[in-house]
Amino acid sequence: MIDDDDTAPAGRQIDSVENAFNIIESIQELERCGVTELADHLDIPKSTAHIHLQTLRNLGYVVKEGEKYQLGLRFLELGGEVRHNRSIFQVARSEVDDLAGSTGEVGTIGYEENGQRVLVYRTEPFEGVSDNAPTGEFTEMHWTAVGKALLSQRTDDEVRDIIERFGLPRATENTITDVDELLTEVDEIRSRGYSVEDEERVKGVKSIAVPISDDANRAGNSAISITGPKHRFDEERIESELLPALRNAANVIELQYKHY
Amino acid sequence: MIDDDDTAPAGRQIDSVENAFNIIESIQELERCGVTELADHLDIPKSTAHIHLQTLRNLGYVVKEGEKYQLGLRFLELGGEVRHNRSIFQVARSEVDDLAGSTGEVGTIGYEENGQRVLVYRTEPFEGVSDNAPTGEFTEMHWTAVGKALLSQRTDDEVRDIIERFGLPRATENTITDVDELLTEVDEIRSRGYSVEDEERVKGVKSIAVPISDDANRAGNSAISITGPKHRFDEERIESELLPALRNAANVIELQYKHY
DNA sequence: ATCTGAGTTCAATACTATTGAACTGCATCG
DNA sequence: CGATGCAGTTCAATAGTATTGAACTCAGAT
Repeated sequence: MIDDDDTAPAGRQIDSVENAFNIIESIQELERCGVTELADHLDIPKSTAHIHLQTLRNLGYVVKEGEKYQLGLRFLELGGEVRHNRSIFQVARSEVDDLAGSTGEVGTIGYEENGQRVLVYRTEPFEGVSDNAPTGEFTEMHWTAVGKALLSQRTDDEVRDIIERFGLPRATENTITDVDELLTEVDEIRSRGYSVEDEERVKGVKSIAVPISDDANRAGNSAISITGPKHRFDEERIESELLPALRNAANVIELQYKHY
Repeated sequence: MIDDDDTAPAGRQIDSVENAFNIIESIQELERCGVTELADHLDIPKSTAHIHLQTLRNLGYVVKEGEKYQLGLRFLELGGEVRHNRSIFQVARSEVDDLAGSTGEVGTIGYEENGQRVLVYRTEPFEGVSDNAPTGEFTEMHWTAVGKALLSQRTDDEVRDIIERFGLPRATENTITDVDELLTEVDEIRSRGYSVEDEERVKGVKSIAVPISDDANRAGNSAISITGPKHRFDEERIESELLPALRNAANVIELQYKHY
């Protein structure tokens, strides 16, 4: 029997808590909003919106700036702590920093959560590269190097499940939108040990990733990557510089898990 | 009439949502936990803990890794978005990056929320400086340069209110723990336009901050700072280099608000 | 002065969050 | 190998409360 606990249980649940999080997400969407605006957005009575806002404000998770409500920075605090407690972040961070420093490209740590890729950490070798993919971002697996590396750690059935849930939306002409094509590629990644994303999500951007394997599964399902402008990522450089550096970093990380 | 809306309203509120956030905070404290562990920690029935965990898991804010529950990275995502939506972050980030680059010290952006100082952004000129104060951290005002700069934007009565709420805990022998002494210092900061923290929270660390003033109050109450080892922060350097650089950055930021 | 729109308060009701107890499954121990 | 204990899960009953529409306040616009 597979102990795959990843499918949500969906049993009985507490509606008011769900409502509260719907409200939180709506405030975030609207950035800043008033009571009526929020109520209209969610199609709920004003009084309901109001009492929820009061509750969240008492708890410090929502703040009122002038006439508008917005989410409080407590979420920033919580997010930082959540990341801090993930062992993969603790272990891999300095390696990825080094990686970025030595290659001069952006280094990232990615993680699988609920069938999507989460960008746990991102480090830039020099300043000025803008908010390309923000830390904490969730996205589909199929169009990022990290995502495909994560899929390669799963069985074909699990990959199919994930595709079923999120589909294969297209972003560029290179995006893989066919299930079988993706499964074939994932299989290749399994045998060669690394994944490449070539303008599959953003034009002009290329990326290479390797999964972090960890027998005890304390790292969860995670991967590290290097990302940069396509023109700097030719085959020659990938083979001779980027891939060895990535593999070395992955090795160091895996060793730390083994000897912990 | 003062439109100071900062005091929490504390009217009627939704208990199950409060319970949910107590559970969230407990999971964070425990890092990872089981149902019984959580129930014991909060002194609630197992069944209550269980249904809340299911709810939060369905919503994607809690994940189950192996046998243990932990907070999901959705909080990381949310935290990043919350910060991204704060105008002070948008406007001040690059200035603080430059500041850190040119002075070679750590630059930060701080914000007042619910009477405490929040570290919204932190940038390091070189690598390797460890997790001194993590992004998103909330702390009392009186023992940080940013906090004191923020207090200087408030009236004495408001400062008293804040002290009343959080007290003046001591961290080092330099920490200001006397109300009147703090009020005097805050007054000095008002007239000279910058604050200094000299080993008042952490031994060996010194810091200077200037408030960001913004007539339309679109920046909220915020401040920027430079922090570093005390031995590099002598009077001479502060006067001739650090303070001018800080003031310049603050000016640029304020101008952007004016001309927006 | 009136009207409009937003925020807030309130009382009634239907609903549901909470709870203890019972059940399951697993691992450990005798 | 059976018994025991422990963690997680399910369930039905009840007390309690989340939700709701309507009423009220207030500020600004007409």
